[in-house]
Amino acid sequence: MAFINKHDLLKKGLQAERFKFRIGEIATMTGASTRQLRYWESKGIISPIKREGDEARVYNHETYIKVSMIKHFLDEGNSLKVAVQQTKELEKIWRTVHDVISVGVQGIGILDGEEVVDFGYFDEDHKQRLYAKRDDKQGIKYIVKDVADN
DNA sequence: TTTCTTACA
DNA sequence: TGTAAGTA
Repeated sequence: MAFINKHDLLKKGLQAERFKFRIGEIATMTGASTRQLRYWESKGIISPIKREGDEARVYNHETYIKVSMIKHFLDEGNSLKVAVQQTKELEKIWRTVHDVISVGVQGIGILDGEEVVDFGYFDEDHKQRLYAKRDDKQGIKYIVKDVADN
């Protein structure tokens, strides 16, 4: 069973924390204008993780998600103030989702000839592991397999 | 080409 | 917020 461990997975750059975007990219990805992004920054709603010298703003993955949510609520007809408030509530949920996936995915590899994602131990005794694979009809199929079988 | 700040609509 | 101007 040739599994790629978490370390290698991270080295491949699959962690969202490593993604960085410039203002124009955030704008095209979210639909928000660069003007809005700079305005929101002046209001303390968002902030770039850094500035390339004294030039371009650089945003992280978290900000991309946040901007996407604000834009979403704005498009629903909410005021900026309301959109930001609704976003704050959703951010908690998003962090949980992200963390669970980030910590949960232990590795990737081949199981019984098929590509699967290793989600780590399934039980308290660490005798079984949970795997998941893509299933065209049902979306995702989960597999619980005894560690001894590997 | 992209981003930046400033300023006016 | 959009847009124009003049830069870096």
